[in-house]
Amino acid sequence: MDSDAGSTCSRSSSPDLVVDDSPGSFFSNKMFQKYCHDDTTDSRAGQSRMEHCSGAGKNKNRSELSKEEVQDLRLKVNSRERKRMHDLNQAMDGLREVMPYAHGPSVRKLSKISTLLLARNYILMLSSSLEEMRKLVGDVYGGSAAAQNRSTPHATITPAATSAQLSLHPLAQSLHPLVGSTPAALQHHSPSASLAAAPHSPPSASFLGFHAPLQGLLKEPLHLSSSYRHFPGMPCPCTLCQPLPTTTSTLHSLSINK
DNA sequence: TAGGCCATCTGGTCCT
DNA sequence: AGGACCAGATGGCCTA
Repeated sequence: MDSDAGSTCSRSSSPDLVVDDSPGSFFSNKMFQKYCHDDTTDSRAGQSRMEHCSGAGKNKNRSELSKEEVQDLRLKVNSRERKRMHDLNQAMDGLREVMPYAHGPSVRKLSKISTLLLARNYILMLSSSLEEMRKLVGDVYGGSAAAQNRSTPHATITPAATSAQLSLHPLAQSLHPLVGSTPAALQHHSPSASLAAAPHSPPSASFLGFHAPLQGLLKEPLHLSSSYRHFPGMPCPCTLCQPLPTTTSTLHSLSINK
C-alpha cells in the first residue's frame, strides 16, 4: 500500500493498469486527435506525426500497414510502455518502503528524485555506520576483536548482539546526548510487516520522522574531519549516536507499529 | 496562478 | 522483426 493512501494526495505512482484497447477510446485521446487531425505542422514533432499517420514513415513495411494495423501496433507499444513504467514505479514504491522516513496517511509520498537521492545518502550513511561499528568493536575488545576482524574481514556481526553491546557501552553513553533516546519514540509505519523486517535499522526518531527539512537530507553529505560523514538533517551516523533496537523482535515490533 | 510532479504517448535507438 | 529502453512533449493534478 502506498504511503500516501488515504491522504490528500491520493495519486498513486502505480495506478491500476487500465488498458482500454478499444479503438474508440484510443481515438478519443486528445493527443491522438492532434496526432491525426491537427493540420498545423508548425512543430517538428507534429510534422513527423503527420507523416507517420499518413503512412509516410521511413519503414516501408509500416507504410503498407492499414490504418487499423497501425493503430493496433501503436496500442501494443503503448501498453508495453505503460507496463514498463508501472513496473518501474512498483520498484520505486518498494524502495520507498524500506527508506527511513515516516510512512503514513498524513505524510506525503517522496517524489521519485527525492527517493533516489535519499536512498543514496542512506546507503552512504549505513556504510559509514558499519565502518564505525567495526572500529568501535575493535576498540572495545582490543586486539582480540581486531585480530578476529582481520582474520575475517567480512565477518558477520549479528546486529542484535552488537547493538546491544554498543548501547550499553559506558563510553557510548557519555559521548553523545542522542544516546539514550528510546526506540519507542520511533514512528516507522511500514505498510508491510514482512518487508518491514528488512535488514535496515531505523537510525533515529528524528530521522524517521523527518523532523529536519527534507531538503537537508537530499543535500550532498558533509565531509567532516571524522572518519564518517555527517549528513545535513540527519543525526550522527556513527554507531555511538544510533540507539539501535536491542533485538530483532524489537525491531520487528517497531516496524509493524502503526 | 506558477511551479512541481506525474502518467501517458510517441519516435528513435539499441539489443536479442 | 520485435521488444526494451530512453527522452521529449503534453496535459492533468496538487500545493504554496
